[in-house]
Parts: sequence; structure tokens; C-alpha cells
Amino acid sequence: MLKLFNSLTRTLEEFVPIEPGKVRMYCCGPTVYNFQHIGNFRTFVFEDILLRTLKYNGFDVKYIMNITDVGHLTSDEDTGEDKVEKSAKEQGRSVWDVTKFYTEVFLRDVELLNITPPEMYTKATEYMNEQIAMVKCLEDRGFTYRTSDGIYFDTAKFPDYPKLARLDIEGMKEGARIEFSEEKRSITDFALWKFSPKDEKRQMEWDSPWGVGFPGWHIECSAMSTALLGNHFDIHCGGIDHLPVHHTNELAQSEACTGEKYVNYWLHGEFLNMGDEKMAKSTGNFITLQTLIDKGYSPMDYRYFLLMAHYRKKLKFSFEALDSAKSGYRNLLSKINTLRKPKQDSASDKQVYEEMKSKFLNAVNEDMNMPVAMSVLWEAVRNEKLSAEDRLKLAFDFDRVLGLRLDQALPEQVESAPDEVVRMADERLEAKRAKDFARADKLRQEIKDLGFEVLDSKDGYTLRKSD
RNA sequence: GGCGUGGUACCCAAGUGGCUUAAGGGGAAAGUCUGCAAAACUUUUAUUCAUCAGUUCGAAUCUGAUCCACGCCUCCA
Repeated sequence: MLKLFNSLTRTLEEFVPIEPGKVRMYCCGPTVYNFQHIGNFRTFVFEDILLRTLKYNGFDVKYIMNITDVGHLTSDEDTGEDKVEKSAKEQGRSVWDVTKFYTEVFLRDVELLNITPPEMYTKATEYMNEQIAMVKCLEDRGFTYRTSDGIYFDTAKFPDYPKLARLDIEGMKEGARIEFSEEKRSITDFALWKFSPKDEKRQMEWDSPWGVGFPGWHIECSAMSTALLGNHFDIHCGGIDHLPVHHTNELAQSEACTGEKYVNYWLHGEFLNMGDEKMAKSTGNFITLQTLIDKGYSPMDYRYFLLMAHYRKKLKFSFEALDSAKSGYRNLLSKINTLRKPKQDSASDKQVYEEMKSKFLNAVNEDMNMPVAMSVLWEAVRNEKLSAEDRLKLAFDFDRVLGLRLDQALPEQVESAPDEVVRMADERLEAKRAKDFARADKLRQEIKDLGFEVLDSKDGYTLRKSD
């Protein structure tokens, strides 16, 4: 039985899909005006784990992720600047170039991190009609009002508005950090459609029944998810920061428009912090996957790091912790390779085998407890009551959820080393056989200086890249 | 001002009333192996869960207080 923590009820609930055996899921994707940082990817990895967990449980999953390639405001107020337009201006490129570029980088990082792509990435700019139609629907149903800068959603007309985030709207009014527009009837009201400024030509703007403008930043997810998954679907997820504003607004506008329940399970991934502070694009306090790669870490090292913590707990990023993940991942691959070697194999205790499998499944199904799942993996791979073959079978089976590319773990063999190094290693082997240990040790050191370690075996050696 | 989260070994991090006198990884130490190393394998590494008081037959897990750190109420994964 798969249990998931539903933000709507703040409890662990058994997952029951609307349609038996099938799951329809939507996750909020990136806004492509800048690089996605490793904190963003914590959420995308969490969503990937969720997808893999559902598949591991035998569900047929229809999964959609959006790419926000249309500019929104830096704040919800009419004073805000559009991030995409701003980014384009700074870089002296068109907005279309900017979003294309960051989308490509995002897709590359997704691939590097072994994140399963959705069935479809939906781009906000390609669903403009659906968005306009939904705003129209809300207008027809009387949930909107017009101000000088746009069409707004009247949250007071939707009594369930605070339910997802458990908002205390009265409390919000007292100490809010920012003044809200005089024209807004309530602090929680939000824009559905914004008018283009009269004095400035935007690069991205569309015609609408209300005039030339652009969509409010919440409407795209409602419009696209509904268009592809229907009015009512199973799972919607995103970063925890989306809970109080974006998802709250999305839920309100969707249910107001369709009159149906929007989503059954809302799941949110916690933040990755830089030291004690959060990592955020807006403050520039962030690092990208490429930064990690440049520093000699593999994307899988980072994925391993993420799997060491539960998705609903804040995680502090530090290079010390990443180093420990890197070692752990390397040791794991090394263990896999050891098990692959055709040594004499012992018999396997089938009961232990089943026990490992069920322990793993239980961990995964307990709201995706990856730290425990990882401990089961280690336990399985080191379990002496199991044959090497069975241990490998378990590891590869578990990897369907973990996504650590364990099956691609290859011994860094002689072939991967430069000829020069191989020649030296051969020479060392000869010296060793001739009991010329001084010479052998000297060669070993020289090979080490070239970045390789010699691992001796009974009648030969293997080379491994050292770092 | 309101709402909320967390403090577990040297580091990361599970566990949220008895199965746990606290998983797993990293690190460190010892042993096996080895010409010596490395790798591999084995073993060891928290009588204790921020502090104090209480509830209970029983608490890291519940309650209260205190200290500390952090997030949200602006855009943000």
C-alpha cells in the first residue's frame, strides 16, 4: 500500500487513484529566464522519485510538466518588472532566445541527473487560447473584476480559498511585508490577465477579449493541466514555496471555473538551503549543476546526496556533505562491480531475498522514504546470505526507483586509461614479478601522478581514475 | 504582528510511545589479505536523542516551559 503525504489534509494518506491502475499527475516545471539551480533540481528529483515509485507499484502514469516560457512579474503588483523581459534586456537577446536557451540547459541537466522526462512538456506560450478561455470562464461565472492594470480573481467569492495552505488571511493583513495594490479588493486577490503597459511595447503579448496583454502567472498551470489531464486528476506537485500562493491560486481558479474538485493529492518538496539560508534565484545565492560538474562531482553524486534525505525535510547543502555522498556513491558502484566479477557464488536464501524486497518496497511506499530505501540497498548488497547474482538483481530492481544508474557501473578498466599509463602499469607488473619492488613502487607513484590508481589482483591489475 | 518547521554520534541523516538499551552512508580505528600498499572483506565507533519539568508500567517519540536555528505572509523549486 502506497502512502503519500497530502498537503491538503496534512496527513499521510493511502494513495487511491481516480481510475484504477492509472495515475494522472502534473508537476510545476521551471521558469526559463535563468539557470535552474541545484535547489530547483532537488524538487525535480523528488518528482522523479514519485513517478518511479508509482511505476514501481505498477501504475500506468500520465505525467505532464510545464515550462513557463512566458514572462511574469517580479511581484504581483503593477510595479513589478517582467523577469523574462528583464533577463532578455540584460543579455541583449530576444525573449524567445532567452527562453529557448534556458530550456535547453534545463533539459540537458534533467538528462544528466537521470530524471525521467514527462510524457509531455507543455509550454505556456503554446497554450494561450486555453488560458484565455479559462479567464473567460471565470469572468462568466462572476469570479473576476477589472482594475486599471488587469483582470483579477476575487478570492472572497471562493470560500475554500485558504484551505490548501491553511492561510490566516486576517493575520496576513496585519504584518504583511509589502503593501498591496489599492485597487485589489483583498490581499489574496491575484491577476488572471494583465494589460500591456501603454507606454511600452512588450516582446511577448497576445490579443484577448480584454485587450492586448499577457496571462497572470497562475493561470497557465490550471489551463494546461486541465487541458491534458481533465478537470479532476490525481496528483499535483511542486516546491513547497508554491503551496501558499501559486497552488492556492491554481486550486481556486480551477475549481471556480469547473465546479469540480481539481486535484486529490498535493505533494510538495522541501527546500535545499545554502548553509543556513535558502537558495534562491532572486538573491543570486545559488549554484548550478554545471558548477558541481566543474568542481569534479558527477550528477549522480548529487542525486545520491539528495536520496540521503527525506523530501519533506529541509536539507542543507555543503560540499562536505556532497563529498560524503560522492564517496558513498563511488563505494556503491565499486561494490556492484565486485559482485559482477565471476567469483564462485554461494547459494541464496530465498527468504532473505524476499525480505529485502519487501523492506525496500515498504520504505518506498512510506511516503518515499529514500534514506531508509538506501539503507536497505546497502543491506542487500552486503548481505552474505544472498548470492552475488541475487544481490545484483536486488540492486538493479531497487534502482528502478533510485535512478542511480547502477547498471551502468563499469569497472574503470585498463581500456579507459591512456596508453602511456597502461604501458607503465604493465611494466610495473613485470617488475613486481621480478621482485623488483623498488621499481614497482616508483612506477605506482608515477602512475598516481598521472591520475590513476593501480589496484592489484591475483594475477594482474586494474586501473582506476583517482581524484 | 500572524502562521509554520527543525534541533539525533566527528559530518550527513532515518526513526515520532514498547519489535530500536537509536537504521544507513561518510569519516576514523583494528584485523584478514598483500612484498608493501590499494581494493575487497570483517569488526569497532550515541546507555543517548537542545535544556528543564511533567504524563505514562514504558518517551528521542506525548504535554508545558526555556534556549537556539530556519522558513512563509513579495517573486522563488
